[in-house]
Amino acid sequence: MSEMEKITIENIVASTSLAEHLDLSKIALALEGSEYEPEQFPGLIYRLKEPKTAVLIFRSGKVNCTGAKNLENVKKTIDIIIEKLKKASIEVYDNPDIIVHNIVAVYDLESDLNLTDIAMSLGLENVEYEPEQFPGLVYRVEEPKVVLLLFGSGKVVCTGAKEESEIEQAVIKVKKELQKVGLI
Amino acid sequence: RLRKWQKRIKVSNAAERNLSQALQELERMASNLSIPNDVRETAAVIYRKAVKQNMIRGRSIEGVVAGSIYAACRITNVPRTLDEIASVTRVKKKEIGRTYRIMARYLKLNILPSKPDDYVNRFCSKLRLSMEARKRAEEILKMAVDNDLTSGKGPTGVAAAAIYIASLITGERRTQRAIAEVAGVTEVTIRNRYKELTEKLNLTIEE
DNA sequence: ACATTACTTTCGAAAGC
DNA sequence: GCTTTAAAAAGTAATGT
Repeated sequence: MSEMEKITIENIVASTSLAEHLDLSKIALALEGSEYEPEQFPGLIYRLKEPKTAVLIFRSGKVNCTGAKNLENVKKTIDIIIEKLKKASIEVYDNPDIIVHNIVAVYDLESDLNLTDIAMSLGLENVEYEPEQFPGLVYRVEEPKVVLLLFGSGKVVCTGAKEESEIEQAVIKVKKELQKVGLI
Repeated sequence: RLRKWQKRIKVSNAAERNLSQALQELERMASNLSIPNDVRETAAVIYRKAVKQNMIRGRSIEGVVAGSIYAACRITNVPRTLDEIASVTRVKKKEIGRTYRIMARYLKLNILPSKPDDYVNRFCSKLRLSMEARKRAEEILKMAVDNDLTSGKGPTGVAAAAIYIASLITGERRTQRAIAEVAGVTEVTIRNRYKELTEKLNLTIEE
């Protein structure tokens, strides 16, 4: 848990199921400010101000939640949606299981990085560094299976994790690999 | 049995047709970019590898050809910018970059990241700058790399700023606008890189 | 010359084209 | 593959004053 405190979770993507079927046109009227344009996208979009999240509701009853920075806010967001739908006389499940699919976090190695040297040390096969296209070096870690974006400032973005522990594992892993080749 | 033969012949014909079409496209693009023959051959080899690995599925022949040329230029250390490649195709720069990255990984091309000085000769030629200026620009870039001033920065922007400084030093001054045009970056970027290079490397424009 | 907004990259789920 | 959502990193681009 030593590095955990230095990891900042920026976004969580999760999903759940609220019913077998949902009438999105009816929900569009019940949720003020929601966007529903089936021609453009099959899901209904609804944004909450507190917590600041965005929800996608589908006619299959499946619901996605994005933007939350912790699990409590994911739960809070889903509960708020459930309450609003109930008030609009729309039947939905009460305590649906919530599945986390992706967690985006930032970590700071607190050391400037020479991305060209890192690309060669980690192996051009495992890494992608195209400064003409993007300033970050893309490192696909196989275990845990996440993707890290390394920047010249030493900041690291981790995405693809389903659990917070995976972020910590990945961060410790790169840190050790970089220390081993003396690039940190 | 006869059907099977017909099918094989058809597939073979289709494959041959696509290959010759692709190689014609490759020649057309390469000509418009004044790319030398050895680089065109490298690009053709890369394209054939992509075909063998079934990489054209879900992608356009034009996009893969563009990616092959971009990769070949990188391999021979005379990179063209994605904007330059995109200027001779209908394929968008974003798609060419995406295709190139997928090819680099899947075909294990192991291409090193492009460096600012890979662009110096080409940019300086277009600007009709002297050998002295090119030499100066390369010296500045070596200092920049040695001092870790290039991580994450666009190679063309750093090269453009170094060339701008070199042109001032040798008294062959080129405007930021002219350099920005050949390098495919904005004047703002040249100014930002110029500031960083002159400040952190303590460069003076006298001499 | 500045500032602000916007776009580049990574990830995942959803339903449908 | 694409469409839509959110979010960070840092660089570059496009607009705006």
